Amino acid sequence: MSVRLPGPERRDSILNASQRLFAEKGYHGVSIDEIAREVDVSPSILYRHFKSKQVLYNAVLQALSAQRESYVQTVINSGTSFEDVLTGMTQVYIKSITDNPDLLRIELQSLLDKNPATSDFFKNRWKSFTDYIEFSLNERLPYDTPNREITILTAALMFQGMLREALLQKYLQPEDRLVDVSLNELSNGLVRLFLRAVGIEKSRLSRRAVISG
Amino acid sequence: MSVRLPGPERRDSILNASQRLFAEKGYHGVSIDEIAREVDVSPSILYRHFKSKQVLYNAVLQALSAQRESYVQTVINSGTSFEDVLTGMTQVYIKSITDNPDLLRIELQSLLDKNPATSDFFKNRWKSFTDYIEFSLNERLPYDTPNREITILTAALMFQGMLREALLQKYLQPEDRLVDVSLNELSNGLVRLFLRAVGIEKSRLSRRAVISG
DNA sequence: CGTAAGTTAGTGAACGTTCACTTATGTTAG
DNA sequence: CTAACATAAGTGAACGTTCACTAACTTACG
Repeated sequence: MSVRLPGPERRDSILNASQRLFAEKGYHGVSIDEIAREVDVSPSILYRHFKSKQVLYNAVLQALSAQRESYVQTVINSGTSFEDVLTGMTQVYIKSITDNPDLLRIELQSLLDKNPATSDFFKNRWKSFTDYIEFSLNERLPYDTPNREITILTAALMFQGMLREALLQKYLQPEDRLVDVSLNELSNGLVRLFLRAVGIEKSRLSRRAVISG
Repeated sequence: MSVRLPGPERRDSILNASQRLFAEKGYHGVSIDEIAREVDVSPSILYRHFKSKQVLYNAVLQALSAQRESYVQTVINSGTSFEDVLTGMTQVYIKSITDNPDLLRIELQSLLDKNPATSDFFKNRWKSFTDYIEFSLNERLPYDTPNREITILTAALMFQGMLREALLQKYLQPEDRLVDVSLNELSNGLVRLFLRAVGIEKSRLSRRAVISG
């Protein structure tokens, strides 16, 4: 018999193992038996805590969402310049993926999933980012900017895309050409390019972007 | 009994159905029986043409790779300006996804797949893009550009990321905020932003970017 | 002792795959 | 022209395994 744990702890241990396995192989690629083996418990225990495989999967997503906390909101509320907030948000996102690369894989999987509950998970992860960028650019871009509205929309998209791409390369294709570039360099480079794209010069006075750890 | 087809035609009909289903639900999400039902043939027929499910899946990827042709190379060889080639490549990529959105889903799935043969499929789809961008920027950026090497690397990444993101939003999250923006606008907007990011002004003389169809 | 955590031993269905067999078609000899 | 044959296309049932899931029983602990 396996070590006997109080309910909530067992539940957490199941969630942890499930997260790892689902991230690695996707929903259909993982069986209940495999998770149970990983947790070192019999399969029926999983049904004591989650009434079906789908419910377990949803619980994994929900746990990830909750864990995300209000980091982004905190950065925004810190009230510094657009450049600094952008850098801060980028670092928050990078850090969350660095701490838990499973997030990146599950984010992609939820993007491919038709299940609305699942793809909502993906949308919410990015909404505050793009909302902030659109809002800020709307305030900062001169009104006579050509293609103003679409530039704003596109810029938010660009930021989201380039940031995710950088992390994909680093964490999902690690043998690639970016091996020698640190995430710090990458992050700073991306923000620098992005600011130039939208016509904002990064002030030399703002603190350098450095990720702790 | 179903309509009797010559070998190669049956093989193609299997590949077509498989591509659609694999794109929609992923490798583990589709069963041999389901494909057979779609093709209107008994499951064992699939094993006459492909010796296993995995071999069938690989054949789907290979067919997609071949179909891609040398569009990109053609655009590059047309020998116009960097801006025009970039616009051309963007349109080629957008068109390939527009013609066959399955490509986008399978590209993402192959990114998540640990199988090396599969993830190579993904890499090759983008290599000529990023190679061209890195090569061109290396020729065009002044040697005293600050952070020169990393800017070049990051820029190529940025282009790839923002382009894929645009298509993800359009095809995988169609109810989103980009519904009112045409792919043409999106594409032009992205290229415009990208050129500004790397410090290249799009010449007003170059032909407008328009996707036919 | 009661309850909650865990096990054992299953269920039927679906999985990928194979097998022995049947049917259609194209070629060729009488 | 057709009967005979070879070959290729297709069938359907069954294989062993794994799937998600359940019921009945046992054990540990406050």
